[in-house]
Amino acid sequence: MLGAVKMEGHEPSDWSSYYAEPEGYSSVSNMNAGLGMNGMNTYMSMSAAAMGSGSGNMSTGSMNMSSYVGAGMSPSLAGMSPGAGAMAGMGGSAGAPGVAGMGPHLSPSLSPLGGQAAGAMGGLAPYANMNSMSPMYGQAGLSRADPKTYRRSYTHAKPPYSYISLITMAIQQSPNKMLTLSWIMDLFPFYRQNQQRWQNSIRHSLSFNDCFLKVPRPDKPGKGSFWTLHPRATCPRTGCYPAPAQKRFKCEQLAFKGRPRARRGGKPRRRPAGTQASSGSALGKAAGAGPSETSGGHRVRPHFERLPHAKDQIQSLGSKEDVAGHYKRETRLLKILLDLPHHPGRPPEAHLKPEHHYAFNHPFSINNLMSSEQQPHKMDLKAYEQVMHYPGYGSPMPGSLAMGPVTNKAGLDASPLAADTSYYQGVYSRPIMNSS
DNA sequence: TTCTGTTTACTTGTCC
DNA sequence: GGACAAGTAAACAGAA
Repeated sequence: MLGAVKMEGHEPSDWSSYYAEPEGYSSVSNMNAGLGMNGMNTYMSMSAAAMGSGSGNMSTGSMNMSSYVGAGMSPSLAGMSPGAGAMAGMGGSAGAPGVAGMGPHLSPSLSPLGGQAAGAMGGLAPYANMNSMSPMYGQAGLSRADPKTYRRSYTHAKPPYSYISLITMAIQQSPNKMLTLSWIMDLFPFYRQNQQRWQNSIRHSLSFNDCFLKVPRPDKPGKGSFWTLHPRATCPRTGCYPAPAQKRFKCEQLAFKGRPRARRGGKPRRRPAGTQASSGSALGKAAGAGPSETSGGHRVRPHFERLPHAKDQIQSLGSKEDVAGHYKRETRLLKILLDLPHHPGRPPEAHLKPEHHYAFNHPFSINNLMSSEQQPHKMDLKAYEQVMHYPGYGSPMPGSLAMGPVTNKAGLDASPLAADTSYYQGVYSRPIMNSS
């Protein structure tokens, strides 16, 4: 569905408009396509500015408003009374004005399913048109415009991000800031190859990294849980994921020392002869995070579900290193590729200035990496309905958090952050994607 | 049986 | 070269 919407909005003839610009980096709307982790916020900010004030920076052409609407922004707005708040909360600055301002521009022609789907997709939907700028899922072909340039489709090239970053981006770009595993996996066309391998890696990353929290789904317990970001796993100043130049996020209080655990699984100690371990990270890795418990390079993380009393020892999460761990080289990459609107050192309004445009349509921008073919069959509308009627969902009440505990990382409910329900009001108030 | 989540083992690349 | 992060493989458990 969305794919169709997207393609409708970008017939081949439309492509020239994107590639007409020398580097495709000149319009303000391009900036919105940036990989900014506050992309939605940025987008909404821009929308508000464009439509509310009629800023000269944002002509209709530069905004490509019809494409945005066609890609599903409209339905996502139409069905998002709670979501508006969520969107406002995503970055803190835009939200409602943008929504209100966009109202008159909404397309009435979308089918109900489209509305549902796009609503469920929420934050991803606005980027769909960007995805369409590269040959879909990587036909691995070259750009129509110039085969010699970087515009070659990189959708099947391995993204220069770590799994943590990719997952983080996917979650952050989602309307409720949480996604099921399968959705995360669907977002990146590259990983449609070698599925077994990288799915395992994704699972490993989700389980292993403290910055990801598992949220049980009430509608289908036992099915794939939602994964969200630890609210503290952000740059405390910018609210961006990943936090620039921060150490790896970990809940230090959760790090038990020396407590034996029952073996649940794990690879046997000996690898069969002749097999070769896979290659390691392609990305630069961090400069020394402090000493940590490691096992084969991995920090040993306690299995809290088996240590219920561990909760008692958790008074607070993340004291001084309560930020996502993303590292020097990767951070440099992200700084280039992301258009972090509120990046430290950049005035908050800087993203409104046209010179900040380097993120547009970069081959490895999240918009090109992420699939917009969100596979409507994945949209479990029943689940959507159920969830929307679930007492915990759709409710702006702080009690919405009670829908289910965050079971991972010793439960976020043990955190003082649990009191900060504003984070969850958005999280729990939006449609849900099915996990399978 | 399949999916999901957790854990361990191991390799590789990067940084200090 | 050591420490560390990331990526991968694989075993295992639980639920549907």
